[in-house]
Amino acid sequence: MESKRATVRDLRRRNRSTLLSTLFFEGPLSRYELGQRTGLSAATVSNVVGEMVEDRLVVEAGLVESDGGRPRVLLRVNPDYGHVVGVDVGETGVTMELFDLAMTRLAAHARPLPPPRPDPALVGPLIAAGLAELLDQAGVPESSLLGVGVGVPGTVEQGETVRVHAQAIGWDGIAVAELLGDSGVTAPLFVENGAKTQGQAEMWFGAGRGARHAVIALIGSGVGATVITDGTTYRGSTSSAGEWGHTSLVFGGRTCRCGALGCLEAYVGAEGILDRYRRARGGRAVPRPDEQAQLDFLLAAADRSATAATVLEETVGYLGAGIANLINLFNPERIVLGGWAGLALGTRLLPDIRRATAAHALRHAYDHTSIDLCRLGPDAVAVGAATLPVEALLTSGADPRAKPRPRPEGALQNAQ
Amino acid sequence: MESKRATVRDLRRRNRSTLLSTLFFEGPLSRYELGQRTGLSAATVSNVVGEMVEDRLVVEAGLVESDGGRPRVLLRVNPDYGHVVGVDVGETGVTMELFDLAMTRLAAHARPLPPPRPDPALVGPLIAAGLAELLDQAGVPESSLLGVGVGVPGTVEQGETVRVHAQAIGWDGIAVAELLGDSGVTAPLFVENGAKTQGQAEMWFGAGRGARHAVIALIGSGVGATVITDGTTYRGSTSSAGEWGHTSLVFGGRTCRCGALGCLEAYVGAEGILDRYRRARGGRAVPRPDEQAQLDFLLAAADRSATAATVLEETVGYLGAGIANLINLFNPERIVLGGWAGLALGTRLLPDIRRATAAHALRHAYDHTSIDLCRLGPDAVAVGAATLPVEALLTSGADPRAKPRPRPEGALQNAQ
DNA sequence: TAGCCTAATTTTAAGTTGTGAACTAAGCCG
DNA sequence: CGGCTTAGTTCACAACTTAAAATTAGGCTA
Repeated sequence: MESKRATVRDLRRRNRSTLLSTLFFEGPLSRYELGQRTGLSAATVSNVVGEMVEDRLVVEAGLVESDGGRPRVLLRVNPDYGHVVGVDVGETGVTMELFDLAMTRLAAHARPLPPPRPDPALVGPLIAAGLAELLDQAGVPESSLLGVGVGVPGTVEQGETVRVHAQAIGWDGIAVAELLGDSGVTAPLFVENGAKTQGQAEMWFGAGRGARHAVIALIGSGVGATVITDGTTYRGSTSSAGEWGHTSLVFGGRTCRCGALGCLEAYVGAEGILDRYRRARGGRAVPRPDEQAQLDFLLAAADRSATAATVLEETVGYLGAGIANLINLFNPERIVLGGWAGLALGTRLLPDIRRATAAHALRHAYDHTSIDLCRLGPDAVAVGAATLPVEALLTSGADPRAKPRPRPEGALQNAQ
Repeated sequence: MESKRATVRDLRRRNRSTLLSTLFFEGPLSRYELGQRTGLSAATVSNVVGEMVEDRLVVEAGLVESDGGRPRVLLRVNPDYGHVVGVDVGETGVTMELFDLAMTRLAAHARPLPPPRPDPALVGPLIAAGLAELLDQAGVPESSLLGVGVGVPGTVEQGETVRVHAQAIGWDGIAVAELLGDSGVTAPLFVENGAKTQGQAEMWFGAGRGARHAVIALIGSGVGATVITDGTTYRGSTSSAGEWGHTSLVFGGRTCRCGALGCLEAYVGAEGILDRYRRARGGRAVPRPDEQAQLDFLLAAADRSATAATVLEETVGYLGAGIANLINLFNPERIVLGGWAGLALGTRLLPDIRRATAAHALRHAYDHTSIDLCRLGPDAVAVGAATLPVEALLTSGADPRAKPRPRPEGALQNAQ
């Protein structure tokens, strides 16, 4: 209700954005096809595309011969129009990747952070240095950077100054922009919760493609989710929506690290699963060095050990109920199961998980939802972070670097 | 992403809609103020408003004197431009109300439906007859009807033909439009789930006013919720979103009428509460004739009976966890507690409910959410249903009766 | 009562934008 | 080379929004 006013200028922006997005996701396409897909007239397509070609945002990419007519000229987003960087600030290290506008990875780079926790004061310089190295590696000038996307653990408060709250690692209201303050990085900075960037990556390039309503469930050591409603990431009023891991599933149950009882995370997060397994083993530690290997051990042991099988079976039950809650509340058309632990569980147990979900979800909604595994690897957080500046480019149809956007030439000719 | 194309015509429609909505929700306003609030130029406001005045959609409503200048002419939506009817099809009867465009109730009307279940074949004629009676009562000609909104129990599938699925009352794919097929009702029909219409009423006129992200929790015999994201009702991919009542809260717990175990509804729905109370009393029935009176009995008994107090205390705990789940997942700025049982519980126990919620919700999100009681009475479903045609009017800026919208005069002048 | 003052509307003249129709370009076929 | 087919461009236009100029409509003053 009550959208904002719209001017004739907004029209152009919007149509430009529509064309550019179509080209990005479905390209290469000819002007003719663009007209068909967007519903715009050939004249407008020609006009707007001409403008974008002039701006070098779009380039021609070969011909498609037709049987007896003028061949179509294919168009695509110019991969070299600019570059983007995605940064994954994790609990144990920082991963960075450089892409061109076709999202081809040109360089990558990873650095550990000294345990036990990422110190905000260290992260800034690490990113700045990594950035320089990436650009150098790929031979891309800094002026070509459209923006840097950063995925961080914890809630990101998108305000005048972007702040990060991450109880788990002790970040409380850290202003990310300031971390980079004097490091000479001039490209626009986009900060977002890492689970949400991973979800966005999965939506753009992975198992979520094409869905308008979806939930990307992320199960790692902890549990989170990205909710996509009507094609866009749902953030809620203070951008902390989607905290699926801390919904109560077992009223009065196990204590979660958030302090509450019976959270989903305490049952299906890797930490929770392994803790339950350990107890089931009478307190004996799982003989593997890290969580990931321990979970693999548990999965492998299920074939021969009743204890392990029971723990897994229970886990599937909890997970099914948790997914059913997502289905009942959000009624998505697709659930994507991701995160390293989610992938490990899903690879072996997806049919069981589906069955458990069906037992808890309402029939109608369940029947219209598919449950799939994620398709991107562990660098999805960085890829998703890199999509942030690209998204800004696509939705505005304009270069995100041009902050105080210059009026179109001529508009100010008398204004001195 | 990838909105649709937009033409110059869309611009006008949208600005017309913006102005009309502003006038509806914040009116009366002068043209000058309209310009300020919408951001539109005075010229456009004058132009568009002039058109709407010509269409009799908007009328002048007095002057506001100014200190020494031309007085402002107040404008408002013309209450007599048309009328709307809201129908509440409940499990035990049909309630109907007639409103003018200022949402002033002009007539009301209620009829019971023979138990145990509303027979679809009876509902159609009942509505048709009630409609005639309402119009007669208020002296409104049928031609003045902008539309009839119908709130029904169960999921409403909004497609080519609108179908209702309501397991609880045995409606499975009933085509509502056909019910009225040959009864001579010509006004456009809008059908929506009753919980969602009630939620919309609360958002427009009740405790939800002004919130962009809210959840209206409805607790009656069963439990449901309306989720408002970014100002509009969230429906999900097949319009069955918001089934809060059937989310698992107590893994493996009580059997719910949906067949699953441990649903929230089985614990905090009136039926579930009373069943738990009955068991706590060693199986003795609650000495009152209907659910509503029984719940009142329980609430009153809490002061002197430990059994009752315990049942209530547990209920508050479950409810708090359930609300916390809403907060963690949707991150709304407001939770509105409604439904007859919700109101009964909330009136006495709201502070306890807030406390229980805080114990389960994540701190950051909880701190940014207020939990309030609903403000509309039991006819909110009908009021909300009546807003459906009004909403259609406001968002399109055009008369919802004009289905195959006539091209503006002249556009076809050569087309014979 | 005539004239002046102020602030709200309306009118006017630009300046944008998308569209349909007419027109041009480019390749194929015979 | 001329006809044919399909893709892309150009152009006159209608529908819009806007800034600026002109017009109203009360209230006040002399």
